[in-house]
Amino acid sequence: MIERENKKNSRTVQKEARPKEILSAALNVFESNGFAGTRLEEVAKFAGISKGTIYLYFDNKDELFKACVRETVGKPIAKTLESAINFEGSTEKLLHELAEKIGDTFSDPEYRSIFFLIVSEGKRFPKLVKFYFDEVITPSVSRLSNIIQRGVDRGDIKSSISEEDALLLLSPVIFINVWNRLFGNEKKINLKDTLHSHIDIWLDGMRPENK
Amino acid sequence: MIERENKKNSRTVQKEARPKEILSAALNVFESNGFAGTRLEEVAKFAGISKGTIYLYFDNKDELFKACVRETVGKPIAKTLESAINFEGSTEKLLHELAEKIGDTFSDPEYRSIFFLIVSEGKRFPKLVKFYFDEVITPSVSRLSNIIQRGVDRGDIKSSISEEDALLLLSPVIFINVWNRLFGNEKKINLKDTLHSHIDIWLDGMRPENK
Amino acid sequence: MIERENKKNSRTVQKEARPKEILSAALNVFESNGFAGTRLEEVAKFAGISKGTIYLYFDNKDELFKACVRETVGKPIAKTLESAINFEGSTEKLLHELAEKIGDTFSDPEYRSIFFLIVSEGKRFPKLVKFYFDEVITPSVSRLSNIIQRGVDRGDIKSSISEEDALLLLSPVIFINVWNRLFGNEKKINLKDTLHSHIDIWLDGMRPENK
Amino acid sequence: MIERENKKNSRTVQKEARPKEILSAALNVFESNGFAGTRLEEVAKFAGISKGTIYLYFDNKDELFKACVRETVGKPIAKTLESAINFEGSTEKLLHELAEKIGDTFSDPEYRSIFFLIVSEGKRFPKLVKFYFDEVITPSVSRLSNIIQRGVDRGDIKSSISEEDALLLLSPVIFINVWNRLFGNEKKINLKDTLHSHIDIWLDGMRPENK
DNA sequence: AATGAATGAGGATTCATTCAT
DNA sequence: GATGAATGAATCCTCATTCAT
Repeated sequence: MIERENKKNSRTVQKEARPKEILSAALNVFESNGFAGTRLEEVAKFAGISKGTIYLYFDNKDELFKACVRETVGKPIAKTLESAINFEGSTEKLLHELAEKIGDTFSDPEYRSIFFLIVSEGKRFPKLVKFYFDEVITPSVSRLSNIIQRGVDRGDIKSSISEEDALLLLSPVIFINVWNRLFGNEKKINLKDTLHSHIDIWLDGMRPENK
Repeated sequence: MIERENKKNSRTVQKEARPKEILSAALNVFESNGFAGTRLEEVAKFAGISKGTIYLYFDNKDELFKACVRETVGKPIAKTLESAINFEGSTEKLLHELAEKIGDTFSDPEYRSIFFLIVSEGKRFPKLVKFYFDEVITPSVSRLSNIIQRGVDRGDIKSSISEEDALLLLSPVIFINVWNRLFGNEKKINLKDTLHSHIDIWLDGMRPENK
Repeated sequence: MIERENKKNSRTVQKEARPKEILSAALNVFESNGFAGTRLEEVAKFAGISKGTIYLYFDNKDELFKACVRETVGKPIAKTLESAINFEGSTEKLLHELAEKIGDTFSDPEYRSIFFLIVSEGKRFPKLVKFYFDEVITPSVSRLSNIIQRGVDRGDIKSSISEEDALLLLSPVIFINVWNRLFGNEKKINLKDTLHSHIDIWLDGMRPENK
Repeated sequence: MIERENKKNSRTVQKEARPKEILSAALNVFESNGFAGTRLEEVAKFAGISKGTIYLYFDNKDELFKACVRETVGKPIAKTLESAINFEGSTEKLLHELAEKIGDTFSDPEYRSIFFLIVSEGKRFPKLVKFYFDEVITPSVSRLSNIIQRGVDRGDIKSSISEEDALLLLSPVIFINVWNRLFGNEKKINLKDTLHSHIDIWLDGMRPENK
C-alpha cells in the first residue's frame, strides 16, 4: 500500500508505454511502406493492439506520422547538442570525433528510418522538413562550421574553403545511407570506416599548402 | 495517294504520342505523391485525358509506375555508355568531364524524379532497384574505377586507395540532390560547381605524396 | 457489267450478312457468359469485326440480346408451325414424330443456347419470356394437346388425363437438356432415344385399361 | 458474473448472425440478377448493412457466391441423406415418399434459387457444379436406383428398364421448376400433385406385363 | 460502312475513422 | 481505456457507348 504511492501499477505503466510502442511500430511500418502505403491495421498488429487504440493516442494518421518523426528525431538532436561543447585537440581529432557521433546516430535503425521518411514523404509534410532542418541540420552544420573555422584559424585548413566545401565533408553520410538502403544487398558500405577515410583525404586535400 | 504512305493521320499521331504524355504526367505525380499516394485520376488530369485512357496503354498502376522508371532511365543510361569511350588527358580532366556529364544528367528534372522514386519506393519494387543498379550504377562505377585505376597507374593518385574511397568521389551528387530536394528552399547548392570543387580537393588529398 | 445488275458485289453481300454474323457471335458469348457477363468487345472479336460496328446494326446491348433471341427462335417456331398440319396415323406414331421434331430442334446448339438464355436471364427480360411463351410454348403445347385429345377420342389414351399429365410428356426434353448442360461431362443422356423410350412408357401407363 | 459466461452480448450475437444475413440477402439478389449482374451494394442494402461489411465476412464476390451455394445446399443434402434409410413397403409407396421429400425440398425458395443459380452460372463455377453433382445429384440418383432395383426384384417394375428411364422419373421436378420460374405467371404447375400423378403413370407403364 | 481511340459512369474493393460495448 | 465491428468515402479498374477519322 505504501508502495502504491511511489510505484505505478502495471496498468499505468502499460498506459504510459503505449504511445511509444505505437510510435515504434508505426515508424517501422511507415518506413517499409511509406505514408500512403501504410495501413493502420498493420501498425496496430505490430504494436500488439487493436486499430481503435491508436486513436486514443493520436488524432489521425497524419498526426501519428508527425509524432513518429518528432519523437525519434529528438534523441539524436539531444545527443548532437550535448556533445557540442568540448573543443579540444586538433581539427583532425575533432572531425573524427564528429564522424563517430554521426556514425553512432545512423547506426540506429530508427534514425535511418526517419531520415528516409523525410526524404520520401517530405513533399507531403513540409513542416516536418522545416522542423528537421532547424532542429537537426542547422545545429549539426553550425557545429561543423565551428570546427572548420577553428581549423582555418589554427592553420590546419586552407582559408579559401567555401561553405559548400564544408558541407561536403558530410556528403558520404547521406551517400552511404542511400547506397546501403538501395544496394546493400549487392554491396554494403561501412559508414564509419569510410567516413574516417574520407575525412583524412579531405583534410589532406584541404591543407593550406594546396594552393 | 503517295503522301498517304508517308503521312500519319492526326489520330495516329495522337495515339503514338499518348504513352509518352501519360508517362510524363505519371512521373510528375508519382514524384510528388509517391506510388501509393498517387491517384490515377490526377495523372489523367495532368495528361489532359480521361481515367480510362491510361488503361488503354498500361495494364495497371504498377505497370505504369515501372514504365515510368524504365522509360526515363533509358536516356541517362545511353548517355553514360556513349561517353564511356574517350580516354585522353589527365586524370583531373577526365574526372571533371565526368562531373559535367553527371551534372547534365541530374539537371534533367525527370531524371531527378526517377532517382527519388527509386529511393522512396525501392522497397516495393526491388526489381526496379536491381535494374537501376545493373544498368545505371554499375556502368557508372565501372567507368569511374577505370579513370581512377588509370590515375593510379599514371601516378596521379596514391595506390592505397580503396574501392569505397573511389565511390565517395561521387557522394556529393547524391548529397546535393537530397539536400536540394529537402532544403532547396532554405539554401540551394549548385551541383556542378560544388562537384568540381570537391574533385579538386579530393585529388589533392589523393596525391601519392600524401602518405 | 451485265452481271452487276444481278449480282451483289462482295461488299453488299458482306453488309447484308453482318447482322447475322454478329447475332451468331453474340449468341455464343451470351450463352457462355450470360448477359451481364458478356463484353461486347468479345462479341466483336468472335464476329471478326470491331466493337463500334455492332452499334451500326443494334442500338445497344439490350437490343442485341433481344435480337439474338428473336432471330434464333424464329426458325424452330416456323418448323413447329409448318409441321403442325399432318394428322395421320396412330397416337403413338404422332407422338414419336413430335419427339423427332423436338429432338431435331434441340440438336441445334443455337436453339439450346436460346433456351438457356431465357432460363438464365428471363427475370431481366420478361418480355422475351412472354414472347417465347406465346410464340413457342403455346403453339407446341397446343399441338401436343391436339394429339392427346385425338388419342383420347380414339381410345388410345385414358380420359382421366389432366393438362399437366400431358405437359409432362415433354418434361424429359427440359430435364435432359439441363442435365447435359450441367453434367454432360460426367454422364451424357441421349435426348431422342430417351424421349422415345419415355413416350412408350407413358403411353403404356396412359392406356385406358389402367384404371 | 455467472451469467456472463453463458450470455453473449448483443454485439457478439449480431456478429455471429451477420454471415447468414449476408448470405441470405446475397442469394436473393444473385438469383434475381445473376452473378455478374449483382451489385454488392444491393446485397448490402438487402442485408441492412453497408457495402464494406460484406468484406468483413467474405473475401470477394466470387467467394460470397460460392458460400451462398454451399451454405444453402447443405440443408437439402442432409435431408436427402438422412431419409435414405427406411426401405419398407411397396415400390409405389417408396416412390411417393421420395416425391414428397423432393417436393418439400423444392418448396424452399432458397433451394430453388440455388438450383437456378447453378443452371445459370454453372459455366463460371464448374467446381460448384461438380460439388452439386457429387453431393446432391449422385446420392439422390443412387437412392432412386435402389428403389427401382428393388422394384425390379420384387416384380413391380419390368426388368428391361434402363438407367435413363429411371432418371426420367424425376424429370418433372426439373421441368416444373423451370416452367414455374418462367411461366408461373401464365400458368402455375403444382409440383407435388403432378409428380405423384406422374409416378402413377410411370409405374403403370413400367409394369412387367407391358412387354 | 467500319474502325478503334476515347470517354466516364458504374461497380469491386480498401481502409481511415467512428462508436457501441 | 480498449476493442473490433461497422461505416462509407475514396480509389482502382471495367466496359458500354460515342465519335472523329
